[in-house]
Amino acid sequence: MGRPEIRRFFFLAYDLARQLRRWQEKISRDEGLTLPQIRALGQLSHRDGITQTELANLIESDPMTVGGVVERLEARGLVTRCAHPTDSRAKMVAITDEARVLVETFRAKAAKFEPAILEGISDDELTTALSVIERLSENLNKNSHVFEGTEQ
Amino acid sequence: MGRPEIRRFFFLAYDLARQLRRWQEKISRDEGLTLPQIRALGQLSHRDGITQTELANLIESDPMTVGGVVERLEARGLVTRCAHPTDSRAKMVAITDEARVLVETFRAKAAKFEPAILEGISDDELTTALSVIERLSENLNKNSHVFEGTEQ
DNA sequence: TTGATTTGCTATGTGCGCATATTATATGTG
DNA sequence: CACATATAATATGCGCACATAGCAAATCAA
Repeated sequence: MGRPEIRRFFFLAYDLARQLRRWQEKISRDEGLTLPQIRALGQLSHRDGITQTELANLIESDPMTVGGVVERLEARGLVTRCAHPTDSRAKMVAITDEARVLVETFRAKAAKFEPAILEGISDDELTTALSVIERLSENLNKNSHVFEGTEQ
Repeated sequence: MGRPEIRRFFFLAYDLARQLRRWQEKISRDEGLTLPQIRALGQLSHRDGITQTELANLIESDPMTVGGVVERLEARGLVTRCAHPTDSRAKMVAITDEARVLVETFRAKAAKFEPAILEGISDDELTTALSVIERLSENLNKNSHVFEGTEQ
């Protein structure tokens, strides 16, 4: 039967993610960046030179989608791609200085609105919510292979 | 400055939503339904005949996107569209009996995997997380008009 | 009633998410 | 070495998210 409000929880979690995206895209529109682009640049900003597949894992995406994101970022000069030293299939992606500035600008703008978004939420509640989200994520990841083939 | 882990919280919330979508799409693939379609049908299943704009609000989407979703659902005979009694611009959308069965099938399958996904999470933690998500959503919604025009 | 504004839906275009399939390279095994 | 399998990236295709723009009907105001 499950817990009573769990369906509602899943529904609202998905809604929240969409609102978060809208918010973050709004404040990064001046820089012409989408959320996946910001997420990619954010990861690259403290990891120097990783493959597209590694990047895909970091932002919970997949190699194909990341391929497109990186391609657009490269076209704008926000990342560079060069050959992997030992694996000639792979490409190393690195963030440019120009993009580092954009990432910092984004983070500063986002931080400005955080108090309004977090209004009425205590540190303890936020910590609990974060922990729950982490464990749900882990459980989903751990069981992802099980969810297939429910048809008999 | 903001709270320490808040950026991480936003990041993980978005990741969780993507994993939730993957999970739900996996278990509804046998029925050939996407998550937006399931979400739309789920709302329609306990609301008899609403306009597309109302539906868009219910699933935290927008009229354009919902237009496409409803169009595909109509083509498969899962919803019907008819004229609004008093407003000749609007169209009333209603779920068909065939689709009700799919919604129930989906809910049953989803419920089957919930224990594995909720493993290690207490009722209290889940309640707190749900409440935090609701308030974040409200705050984002309330302030959405403020986030524009950060460029001076 | 006339005119202005709002509202319900649709058209078009870009980017993302992800499924399937393909190519090229890497790696493990006999 | 030859072979099978695994892996990095890409091509193609469909659906969704959402921005801008447009039309037609409803609503409000003068």
